[in-house]
Amino acid sequence: MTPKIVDRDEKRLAIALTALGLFAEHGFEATSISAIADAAGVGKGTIYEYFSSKEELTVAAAAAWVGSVERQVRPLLSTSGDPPARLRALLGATTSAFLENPRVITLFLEISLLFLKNDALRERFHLIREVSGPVRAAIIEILREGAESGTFKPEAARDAERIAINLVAFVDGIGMHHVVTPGFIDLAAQVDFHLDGLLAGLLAPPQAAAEERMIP
Amino acid sequence: MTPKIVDRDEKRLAIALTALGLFAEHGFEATSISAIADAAGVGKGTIYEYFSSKEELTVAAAAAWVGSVERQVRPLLSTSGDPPARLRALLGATTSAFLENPRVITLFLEISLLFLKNDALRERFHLIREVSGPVRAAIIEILREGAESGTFKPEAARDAERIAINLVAFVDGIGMHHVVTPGFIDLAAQVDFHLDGLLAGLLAPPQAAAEERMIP
Amino acid sequence: MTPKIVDRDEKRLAIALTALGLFAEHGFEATSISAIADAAGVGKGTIYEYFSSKEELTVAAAAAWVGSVERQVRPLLSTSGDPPARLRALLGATTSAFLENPRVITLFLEISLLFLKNDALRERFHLIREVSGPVRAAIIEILREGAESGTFKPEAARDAERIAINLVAFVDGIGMHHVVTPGFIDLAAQVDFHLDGLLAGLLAPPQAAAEERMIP
Amino acid sequence: MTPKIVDRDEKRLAIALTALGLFAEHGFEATSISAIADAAGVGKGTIYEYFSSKEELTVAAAAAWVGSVERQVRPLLSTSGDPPARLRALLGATTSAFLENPRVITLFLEISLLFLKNDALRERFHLIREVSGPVRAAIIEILREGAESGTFKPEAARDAERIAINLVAFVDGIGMHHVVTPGFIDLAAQVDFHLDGLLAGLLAPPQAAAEERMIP
DNA sequence: AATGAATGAGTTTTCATTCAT
DNA sequence: TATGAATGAAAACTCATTCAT
Repeated sequence: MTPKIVDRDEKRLAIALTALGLFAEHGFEATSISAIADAAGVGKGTIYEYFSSKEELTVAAAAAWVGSVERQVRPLLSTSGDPPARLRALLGATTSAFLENPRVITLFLEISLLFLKNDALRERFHLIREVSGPVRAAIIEILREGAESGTFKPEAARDAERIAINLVAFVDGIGMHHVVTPGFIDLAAQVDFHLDGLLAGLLAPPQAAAEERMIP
Repeated sequence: MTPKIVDRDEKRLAIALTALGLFAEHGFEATSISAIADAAGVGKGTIYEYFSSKEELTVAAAAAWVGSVERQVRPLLSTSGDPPARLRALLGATTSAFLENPRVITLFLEISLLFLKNDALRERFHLIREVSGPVRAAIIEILREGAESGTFKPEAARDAERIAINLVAFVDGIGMHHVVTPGFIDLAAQVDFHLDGLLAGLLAPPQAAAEERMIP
Repeated sequence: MTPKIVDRDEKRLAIALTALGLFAEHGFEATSISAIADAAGVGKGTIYEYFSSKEELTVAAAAAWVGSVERQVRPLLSTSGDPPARLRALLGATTSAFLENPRVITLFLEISLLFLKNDALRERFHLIREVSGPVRAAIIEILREGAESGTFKPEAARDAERIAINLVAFVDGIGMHHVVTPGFIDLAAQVDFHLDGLLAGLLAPPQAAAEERMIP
Repeated sequence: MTPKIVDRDEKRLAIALTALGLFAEHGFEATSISAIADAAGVGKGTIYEYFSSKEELTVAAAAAWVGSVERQVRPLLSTSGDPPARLRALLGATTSAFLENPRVITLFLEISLLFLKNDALRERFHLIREVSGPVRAAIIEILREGAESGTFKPEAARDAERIAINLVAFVDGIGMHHVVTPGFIDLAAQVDFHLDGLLAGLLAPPQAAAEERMIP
């Protein structure tokens, strides 16, 4: 009367994660359902019990990826310290993620391409925006707090969104170049250098001004 | 006396370029040898007279792409005007290339992924470096000339290479995000904004004026 | 004391009838056990509690069909009126069955083919004979009564069986053509026309009248 | 410069005919492309060089069947003798075709079902009409000539079309019943019996009338 | 040198059937 | 008894590659 009890959601996620790993390693088109089934330790038909098509599975894998990125990023968002340090910590974490696992970039590219080439997918899912979203939000928050506390110029708050978009784009771009031209780019150094320039432009001029306001 | 050889190379290139177009439009895996042969107006078997495999053809197509990018970029390198204007012109051209033909990014991603996933290819070919090389070189040249002429701070020359690497990375990154999240990013505005910040840090302070003010 | 058995048979029949409906709608090969289970409101595994295989279920469905046809035909067999009118009523009913629900023919063809192609099935089941049997029997009865009452020639009784076989064959044939060439055949008119010819040959010459005229 | 020379049309037809045989034997759905390829002595892929899909192949096979039926029927259309004899010859030939190769009916049913269930096919092809067409046309011609020569009543010409439609339907119907209920129906006898009745109704009354007209 | 006919390995997907619960 | 999760065989179809001409 009670059939085999299985946590379908859990299994679905497990298969999606298995698929995600293979996708990252070999690419979407190069990863067959057979290979996924083997890697997941289930029969080919079982995949179709949980996903109606390879595309469906792909979407689920991408979603799982977004989720895992979010989970990784979340602790970084509430770093303590002064705003510049928090900014460095945030980007430093992203950078070391790239350094430790270059597949992240491959996967990002794969998924981007997949969504680029498939209009239907793109509408279902604003993937890239979702992945970058939390990081961008954290950057914006840091900028605003920095401006409020007087560490950053007021422009840091005003332009927070544009700065954040560009910063995330830069990190992805340099990460991509790093992965694609192995050995050519000193990723950490380049990111640091970029941040130096950015912070130089953002930091409020020597406290003189602040003190002056305080003195009278 | 060896007209056949010229013929062969020409035809090889023609086929590679045809393939490149189809790759850009449909992606690598989605482009069949049949389709390439049809588009190139030759027989399927003929492809194999010129390329030993699809991979060989793919490499040739990628090489052709690098060549065509170089050819497109070259006229931009010798822009005239003051250094900041030349920098804006150079990046502006790249930006509008992205805006006018988003497939450039797709192709870039496709080829990057291809090389990322295939170690043998990566060693044969330092693709990204080659593609970005000319732009990077031009940026470096502008920075050095700007420093020399006093428009830019001396650091512009000293850090020219790092600045160039980061700038190219940023442009590719923001271009990628732009293509992948259609409608979300105002590409030209973001690039402009980035340049504003960069130039603010690079421009030499109006020393004359400052000194003058100090003297009295 | 054996209520379970009644229950089982009832459920078996219910599943078979559900299957029959799907078979009629989509064909045998296009109807999956899953679909049948869903439509019947039972689990997939339950089907196999009642039928050892899809073939077994198919046979049961065909049997159910025979039964339902018999049930539909039975009231028509005892029509009242003079024999020609009863004949017209009987065929008219069959004809309108075709007209109202062309799937009847599809189902008939499907089942016929199934049995044609499967020798084992054919031996187990003399399907067509069973389905057509009641109609044929009714026709024979009408013919015999008509001959007895003098409405029909004596040959009507003598040839009753052959006439009935041919008549049923004709109706099925014209029905099949009607369904298969939509819009080409005016089914009712053609059946009427056929009956006109048949009755013309069967009706006894107005002997009474003739004799009466002769007597005086 | 000249590739392998093959008569594509010939090979296409050969494959279609091979397929037709398998379809007749096992049914459409039960016949796989693999089986067809094996039976045709070619590789699986080769089938797709000649037909873009199984459906395409099916249509071609059906067309081939129509063609072969027409070729078989054509010599029968110009039989000599008096109209009743010609009618008997025509139906006799069809009947023996059923008797000699019951698969004809199976094939007819298969193809009918296929077209019945597939709206797209039905529109592409008025199959049944085309198959029956020549026979129907021949019947009509015989009826008209018979009426003209005075062998048949004038009604034979007037109702020629309706008679032909019904006659073909009857033959298909009795053939179907014959095949589906093996051993139950004496096909030839039933067809003869039907023709007896039909001719009894069609034949012009004793030449008296015709002679009378001639005498004056 | 050029071609396209031929092919089979491999892809995604379906589904009757089994079986642990 | 009832269930649905699991499965692998088999289906239609694709395509890089080979090879006879």
